[in-house]
Amino acid sequence: MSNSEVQVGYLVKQAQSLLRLRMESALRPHSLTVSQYSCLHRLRREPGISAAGLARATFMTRQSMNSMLQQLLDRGLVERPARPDSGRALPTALTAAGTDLLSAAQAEVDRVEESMLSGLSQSDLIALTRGLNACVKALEG
Amino acid sequence: MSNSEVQVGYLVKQAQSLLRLRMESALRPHSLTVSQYSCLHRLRREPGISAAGLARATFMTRQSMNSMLQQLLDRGLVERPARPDSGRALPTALTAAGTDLLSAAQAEVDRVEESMLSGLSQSDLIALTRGLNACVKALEG
DNA sequence: TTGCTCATGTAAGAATTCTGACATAGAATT
DNA sequence: AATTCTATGTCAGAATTCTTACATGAGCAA
Repeated sequence: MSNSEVQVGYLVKQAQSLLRLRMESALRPHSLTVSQYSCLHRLRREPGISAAGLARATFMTRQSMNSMLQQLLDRGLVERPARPDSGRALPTALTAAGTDLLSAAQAEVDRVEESMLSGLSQSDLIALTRGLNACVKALEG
Repeated sequence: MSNSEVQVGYLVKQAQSLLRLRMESALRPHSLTVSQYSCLHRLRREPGISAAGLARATFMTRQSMNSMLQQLLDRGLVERPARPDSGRALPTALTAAGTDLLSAAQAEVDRVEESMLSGLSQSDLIALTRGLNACVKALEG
């Protein structure tokens, strides 16, 4: 209760920064950055997504995403066709190695998120989720 | 209500990203980045703070903060003594120009935060703040 | 005093991400 | 059919931030 004047925007930034720090620690043994993990995570959820779509889902530019995808390609964690079957979008997907690495990494990341929420009751968690969703919706509009 | 499986960590990141985007738009006319704004904001709250302390408060490294402070010094928005009076820390403070610019910028940033919270009731806001504080506390521990 | 630890400032370089720009493919419009 | 619009991929370069490393000043303990 150091100071109740703290603004919500600052709290969001603080929580996100700390969460990122903990995730980095958890992911370092797997040689993954948070951005790379987010990318792999999204790829499992939405196989065949384009780099531009991936960028939107992970809050980066498509230029940054493409340079990151190149690294993941080099490591054999993801795969893309050489040429698009239609349009310009190159559908990207996880390889078997990527799927395995993601599973191992997610186990640890999930523990980080669990610990973050450890002080919250069921109803607290619902209220937090509702509040954040309302913020997102308002900022999008 | 697209998907209730979304994790809280992702929501935090999404909210923070969108908030940053809106803040960037609001600050661009003032030629300030979000990081610079955060720095000025903290300086008003804690005049005489060191660059390292400023870095901690704004979630950056002290190296990044020092290079940012150099820009703000060049623009005459902040001031630091040439030599420390004691120890190594150089106490930093806002100039009159920095105070004025901050006031003008904050008016617009406050509107962004207001709009973010526009869909929340009083009790929703309290619950959101409580939830975020609990997350921060758990991640710090 | 001496040595140890910690915090701060700083320098050099790498890595990441972004901005601006351009080409291309499909969709939409006229 | 021709044009315009939108989305995607890509290139080049800049800007930001981080990593690693080192020097210095203060506090503390032996």
